[in-house]
Amino acid sequence: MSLPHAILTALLEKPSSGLELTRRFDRSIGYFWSATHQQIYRELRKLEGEGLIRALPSEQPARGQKKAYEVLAAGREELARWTAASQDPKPQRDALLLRLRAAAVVGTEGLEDDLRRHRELHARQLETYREIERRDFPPGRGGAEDRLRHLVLRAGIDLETFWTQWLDHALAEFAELDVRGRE
Amino acid sequence: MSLPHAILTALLEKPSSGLELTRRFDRSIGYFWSATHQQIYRELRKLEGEGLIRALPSEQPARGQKKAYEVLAAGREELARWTAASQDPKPQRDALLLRLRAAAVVGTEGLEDDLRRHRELHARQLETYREIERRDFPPGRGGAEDRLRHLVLRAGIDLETFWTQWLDHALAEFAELDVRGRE
DNA sequence: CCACCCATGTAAGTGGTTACATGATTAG
DNA sequence: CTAATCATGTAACCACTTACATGGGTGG
Repeated sequence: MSLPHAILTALLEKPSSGLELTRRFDRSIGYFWSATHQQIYRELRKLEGEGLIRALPSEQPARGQKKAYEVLAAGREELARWTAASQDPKPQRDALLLRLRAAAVVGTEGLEDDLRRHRELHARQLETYREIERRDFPPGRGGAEDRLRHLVLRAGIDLETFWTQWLDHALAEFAELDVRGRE
Repeated sequence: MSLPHAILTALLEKPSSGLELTRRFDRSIGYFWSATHQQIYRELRKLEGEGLIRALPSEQPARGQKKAYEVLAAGREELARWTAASQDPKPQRDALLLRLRAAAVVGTEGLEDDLRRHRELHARQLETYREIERRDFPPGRGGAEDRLRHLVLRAGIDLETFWTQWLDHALAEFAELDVRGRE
């Protein structure tokens, strides 16, 4: 039950239409809560029905016409309530770790290439995050909002750093297993 | 599409009944691919229907009677195929990071307690992983299977280490924001 | 006027969660 | 005999994914 709250956050940062939201999810919020345009449109209608957001009155609401939304007071309250509410962490699900465990039983044949590919994907994401950090969070520190957003970005940077390092470690292990295997 | 493969892996490690699998998911495989007993029973029947596993012939198949399964050759092949197949990483979804970003807009009121709670949960999980490491992977290194399984465990240890450290960092930041706020 | 992109939407299917049901076995 | 627990199962629901549809505007 987090997508509506992701959308409320994005709309509070800046009122937007569905497609604008979709793009911002691709670049920013989506780094830790991804969503497709189908999900976003559905949820926007639901939030409007619940009275948490409203369409900006400006224009004609025809199909194919841009429709921007803003958050109402009830929406801001709901977001504050959700943010403060105690929530248990979701159980983990990571397919790559599962595949490695499977490989311990059925063999590592073919896995190494994909590990290498994942390493590159994580390295690229890490570089993206670092660019955002250079651009948006220069050394002289800003206000409370900036510091919180920087904290979130640091989590992304540290997570991608972890994955690239761990995958390097895994690939080194694979190389050694190969050598032993050929002996 | 990973739950069937998680089950195949677990059954190859040791043929088991549904409930035994459920318990093992709670302790081990579930650390990176969680599943409830309902999911597991449903999937076991599906895998049996597809001819990837079979019920061990021993006993009467009545309701309330234990029924153990083992993996057939076709199941092992399917697992090997899946393990080697290239797969894209799933888009991230982390509610805690989302809440922090929301807090940058609606305020941090009430969040700190839950951050502290999460920190303790991650610290506890880290301790659990470390105990497993001491018990199952003593310094003198074992064969290829053990090294792969150890690699997976290391990912768990490093991830929980990251989270505890990041949450410490976040809590320190909160403490500082509080001081500034009161000035 | 045609191809392409913008913007919003529908529909079907999958995987996971939550709540509940039921028979068998065991401890007190 | 009863309550608790073991073991398996059903059903409803919800979030997300994937594939497709449709109207409006714009450039060649």
